[in-house]
Amino acid sequence: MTETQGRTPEGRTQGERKAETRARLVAAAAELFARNGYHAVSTDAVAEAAGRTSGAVYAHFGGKEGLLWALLDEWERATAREIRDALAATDDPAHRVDALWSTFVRRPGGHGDPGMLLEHELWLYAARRAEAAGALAQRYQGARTALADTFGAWAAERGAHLPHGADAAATLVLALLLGLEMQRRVDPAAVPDDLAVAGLRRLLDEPEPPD
Amino acid sequence: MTETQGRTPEGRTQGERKAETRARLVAAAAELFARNGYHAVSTDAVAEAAGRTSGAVYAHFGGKEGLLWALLDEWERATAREIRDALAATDDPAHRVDALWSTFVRRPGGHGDPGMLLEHELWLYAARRAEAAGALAQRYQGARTALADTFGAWAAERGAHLPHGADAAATLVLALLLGLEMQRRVDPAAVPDDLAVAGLRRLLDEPEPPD
DNA sequence: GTCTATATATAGATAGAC
DNA sequence: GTCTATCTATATATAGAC
Repeated sequence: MTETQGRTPEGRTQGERKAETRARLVAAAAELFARNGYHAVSTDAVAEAAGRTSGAVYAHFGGKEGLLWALLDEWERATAREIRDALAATDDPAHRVDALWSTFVRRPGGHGDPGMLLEHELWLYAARRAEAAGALAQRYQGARTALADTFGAWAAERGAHLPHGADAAATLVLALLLGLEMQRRVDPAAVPDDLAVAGLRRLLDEPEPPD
Repeated sequence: MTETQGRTPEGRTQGERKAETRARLVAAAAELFARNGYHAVSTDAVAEAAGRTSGAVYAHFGGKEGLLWALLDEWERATAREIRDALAATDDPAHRVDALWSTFVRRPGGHGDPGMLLEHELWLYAARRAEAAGALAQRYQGARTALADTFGAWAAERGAHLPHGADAAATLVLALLLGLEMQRRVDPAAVPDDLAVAGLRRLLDEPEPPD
């Protein structure tokens, strides 16, 4: 239990090294799975990208599939907060719907926005395995709750209320965001920003700006 | 050029057998790719399901990837007409939006509705290969055009016009349909039918029924 | 936990007979 | 066009040393 026990040659504890290995494997898998697809990426490729060997994947996650589950967990926690934070940063009522759209479209991820591809990768995986569907359902629920909180506040600020409640509005808005992104990805011209924003405003009862 | 030339032992022409082989391979691939995923399905598995051997896949499509392209072509033609026909069959203005939703949700396909999974499979494929994006873009465009025709007619019938034009409405409606289906697949309770219909009506300026 | 080495399975693809 | 047989590459996974 003392600090001198269990140290690696580099002077770090085994616990630190373990945590780092896990984090590196998850990060490598997220990028590779998103970019090339789950099935197209080998365990060796993930391990190599993380500076480890495939044995580490089995030690930490029990196999390739365990890695995908870990990814799902990771993103589940992160996404709801990410959306809420992005929306909380925009107070101007006339442009907050624009902010919602641009935040969603210009997502982080670095290499050509693999985030949305991973999202669909996970969805396909969950749609085919009943055990995974629940985990993804929680993930979507988290996103909807974060959106609903925000939309409820927007409506209250106007002294109004959403037609079918904030949760319902969140479901519809999330759906519109997902579906517009799908079309935009293969045909950007088909989904101009102003059309997307107009659609979102319509679902949210947000007034058109004076322009 | 005579009928006696090129006959198989079963008494059919080689052309007939060729066409049948192609059709069987495409049908088998559609089902297997949708159910298990493109990468998880082997060329041998497709050929076997079609009552042929893997050599036939290479003779007809040049390989596994060619099969996926053929699928894409096939569905591109079929889907636009399918949607248009389903909508044309419903004349009652009060329930046509319900018909739109239920047609979309209760799709054909047989084995647990693999159609939507194939849709996402193709999307992921196209999102990663620029050469395929154009083909998928055409597919979506066809669906949008079919929807826009219908929505334009609905609006004209009311003596009104869609807020941003029929094409824009079709884009938004298609997006909402896709996004609602995504959420519904992993969590059916999160997307009740009446919420979906209410959202669609909102995008289409269709009045709520008297109830 | 991590590594090397390896077992085992199966993938996509091709050659050549029919 | 279709078949059998086969080549080659690579996958997932494990055993055992460190």
